[in-house]
Amino acid sequence: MLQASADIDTSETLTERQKAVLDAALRLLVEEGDNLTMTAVARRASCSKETLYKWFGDRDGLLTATVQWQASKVRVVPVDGERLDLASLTASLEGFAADWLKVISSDTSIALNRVAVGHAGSGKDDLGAIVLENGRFALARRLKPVLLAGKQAGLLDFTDADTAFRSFFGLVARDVQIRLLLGDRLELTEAAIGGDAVRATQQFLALFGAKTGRRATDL
Amino acid sequence: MLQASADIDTSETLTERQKAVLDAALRLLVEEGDNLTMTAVARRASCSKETLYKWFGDRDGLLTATVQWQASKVRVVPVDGERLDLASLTASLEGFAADWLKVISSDTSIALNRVAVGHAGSGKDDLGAIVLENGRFALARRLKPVLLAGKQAGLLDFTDADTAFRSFFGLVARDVQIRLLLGDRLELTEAAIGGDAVRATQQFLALFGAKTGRRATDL
DNA sequence: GGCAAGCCGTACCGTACGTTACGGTTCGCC
DNA sequence: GGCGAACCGTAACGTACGGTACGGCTTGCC
Repeated sequence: MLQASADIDTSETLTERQKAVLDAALRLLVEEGDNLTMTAVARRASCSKETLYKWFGDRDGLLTATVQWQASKVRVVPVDGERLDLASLTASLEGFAADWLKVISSDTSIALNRVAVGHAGSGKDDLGAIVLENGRFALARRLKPVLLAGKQAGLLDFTDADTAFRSFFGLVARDVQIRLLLGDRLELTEAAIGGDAVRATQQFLALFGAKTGRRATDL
Repeated sequence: MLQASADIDTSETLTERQKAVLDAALRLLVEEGDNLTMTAVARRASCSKETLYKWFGDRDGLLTATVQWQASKVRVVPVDGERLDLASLTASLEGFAADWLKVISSDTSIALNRVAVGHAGSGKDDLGAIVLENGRFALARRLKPVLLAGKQAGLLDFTDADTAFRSFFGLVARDVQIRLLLGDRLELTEAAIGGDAVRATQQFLALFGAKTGRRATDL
């Protein structure tokens, strides 16, 4: 399984200057992909290579710090346990779907996932685990309480929350992420994302909504 | 959009020896990831580096040739336009789902997608386009006739075949591919794949089946 | 002012690897 | 047998880049 320590919060121990350096590395990563050099980072951040090595150890350390820094920036607000009716549940699901689509189609997410996927091949570090922990698994942790509350309120019907979540995930993301990672041009306008979010939510409710009586077997 | 020339068949112009070399490169790619060296390929294939460069130009040429070679190996049989009832449609969909899960969870697919994703970052070659063309888009080309036939036979109800396909794709793949690419251990036994295939098919039929009368809006 | 710490800029080193060059061997053909 | 083409094995070259060292500058402290 994944390292439990992958999502420890390191953003507190960073000085402002260090954050600025990591931001520079992040921008460079988005522009150049994984073939960014230490020299390039130093030049972009207007710092010396010696400082980079003193702060982050080596290249992999810089990369992991960059990934964790970005992860710490998207730390999310826990969803409030509001009173749940079908409308608010639908709105909540649509919000999650739109947020997720916005994330996975963003330049930084694509760049970060690219380097993490590349590094997962030669398992030196656990960039993949970090990305996964702060991406897909963080989404699950945020969404599951909503699903459980929906079930509690009699709005949803499923036996395994994880299975339900993964179906929702599939209906939302479909082939978007893999196509973007593989370099397919895929314009996701704000409107298209909104449309996809309501479509995915409607489909999910059709499959797991309790009201309709009939539903697909959820295993 | 994607290069139309990405799926030209090069498997005919290759000698047996060349195919053997590419097989060696493929095995090495699965084992070592993207950091395979020309020397390693030459040693594994028992050929000289001079030959590698004469045949494939440079390292990128060897990589693209390897990817295309693997792609040409999984060229599929077109689905036969059999008489369609619900049982045969269900079986066909389950077959597609199981096949796809088997493919994306295979070691070679993971390795190939990893290098393609990595190369998509620094857009020197179009490995990503090749993988996409022979993976996700090939699947769509094979599946769409089945969906259309299902609609024709009054078994399915949708307005846009592409949208229906992408929902099917999402229900089948869910988070499997991205998790595997990011290095998450995810045991997919034969039985689990079979179970997922029927689950995804049932969910798809629940959403797009025509018999039930009620269905989710498909856009 | 003197000084130490932290950092910038840059020059430098070592190495891995892509690419090329070359001698030796096999094989088909005359 | 003689010959050329294709190819193997390996040595050699060039370079890019990770990592280190060092001189100069600023800043805070005595």
